[in-house]
Amino acid sequence: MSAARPRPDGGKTASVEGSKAPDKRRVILDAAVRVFARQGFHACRVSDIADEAGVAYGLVYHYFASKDEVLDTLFLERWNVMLELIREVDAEPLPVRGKLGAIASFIIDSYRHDPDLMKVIIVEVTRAANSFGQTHLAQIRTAYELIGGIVEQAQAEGYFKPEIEARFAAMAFYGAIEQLLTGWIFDLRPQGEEEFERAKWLVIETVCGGLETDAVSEQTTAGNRLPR
Amino acid sequence: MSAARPRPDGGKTASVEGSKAPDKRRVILDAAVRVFARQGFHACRVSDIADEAGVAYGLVYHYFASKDEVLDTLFLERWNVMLELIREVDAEPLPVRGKLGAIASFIIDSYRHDPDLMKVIIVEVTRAANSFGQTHLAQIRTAYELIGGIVEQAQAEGYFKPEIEARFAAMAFYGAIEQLLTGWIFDLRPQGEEEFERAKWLVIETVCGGLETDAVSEQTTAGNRLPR
DNA sequence: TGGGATGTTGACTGACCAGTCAATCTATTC
DNA sequence: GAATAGATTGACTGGTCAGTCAACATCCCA
Repeated sequence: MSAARPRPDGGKTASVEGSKAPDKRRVILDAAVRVFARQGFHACRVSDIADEAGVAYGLVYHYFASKDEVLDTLFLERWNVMLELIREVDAEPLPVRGKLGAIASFIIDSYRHDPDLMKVIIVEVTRAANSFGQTHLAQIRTAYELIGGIVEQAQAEGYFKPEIEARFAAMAFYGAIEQLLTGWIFDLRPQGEEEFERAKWLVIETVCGGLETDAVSEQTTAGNRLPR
Repeated sequence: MSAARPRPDGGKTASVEGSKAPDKRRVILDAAVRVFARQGFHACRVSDIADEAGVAYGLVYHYFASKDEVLDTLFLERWNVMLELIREVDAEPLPVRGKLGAIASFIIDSYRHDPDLMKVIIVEVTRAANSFGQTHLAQIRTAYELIGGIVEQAQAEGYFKPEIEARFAAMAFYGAIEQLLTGWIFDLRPQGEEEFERAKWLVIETVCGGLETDAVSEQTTAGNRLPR
């Protein structure tokens, strides 16, 4: 039994050690999420973060080397929890749909629990890997590889078609989810508890089962093998 | 017969009017693409654009009201060509796979012809709709709606499953493609002529046919209808 | 040929803001 | 209760850069 699968809220509201230490570092990090989500990383000033955290300007630099490092920390914290979850799910004896479903659920629940954080990660980091170090790329690549591994195994077991490259499938899967969150972030899609649950099912059904009805699928697949 | 479907290169290297006018506006725009792709929108200075274009600093402000407007223009130019293509493709009497395939091909060919421009659009605009006006959101929404319409029609004709919401399917489709380009942009996936062609087929096969083998698909679909 | 319109130049300015630092406060230890 | 280490403060600095503007160039039409 999976004793403690990483939770989508990552234990952010720490309650373990009794609210003894105010832990300013955490306060700053949480404030930064709100500020970045509201104003965007480039548009906000470090003083905005300090104000939002109710802390002196200089303290931000006591805990972090730079404005960038604050964003880096936010991203890495979350991404590592996700990587951990993917590894655990992968190790469990589940059917592919179960594994991919668990990953999709985790990401969607992460959004549900902290939309601001996910907004920041997607809008400011995931795409803008431009300005930031290659560290992020490595993390992102790892996720693709783990998911790719799951797909590969499903292919080996005969559940998934062998002709769709596993790495590519992983990308399509993750891309669909990220686009879904982007839709929520920019209010292009309705949100709400039911929507979130429905979305989990939709993602899996779309990626695994495809959009075509089974009747059509049989016809098409026949004359539609790899070109060349 | 579709006399002149919009081309992925959008006629950038204008040759119609004989190379009479140097058209500094165009020169600036093209230079901006290179600079934005290389350094990122926020990290580059307006003087970098002017230098790259071989033009005086002030001239940028003769043609554009602000640095933002340069990026806006780049995005809108390209996005409108895409919208135009989608509309034309939609009007043609093609099977769904043909329509979606044409759209995927267009986007992938756009990347092939001008990777820098697509990089800028995806990295600086598509996600960062944050900082920019709602104009972009409207454009993006339009694309979703057009693609959604194509899916809807396919559902009405019995080619696509009715239980996967058309708007959602459009999102998953576009998300998969955008993620693919992102993979190329950040060197997470191999590039090259064959890769581009293969990718077109892979996208369509994944989204339409799904990852599952037909045998599995039949089983799963039975006990996997909409929840509730 | 002359004069208005439009294109082109680049030095300059005013605002902005990341990051520094010396001073002050608090907790802990012996 | 003195000494040491770490936490916290916020005024200040140095550099950067978007956008302005006045001057100069070129084109076009009457």
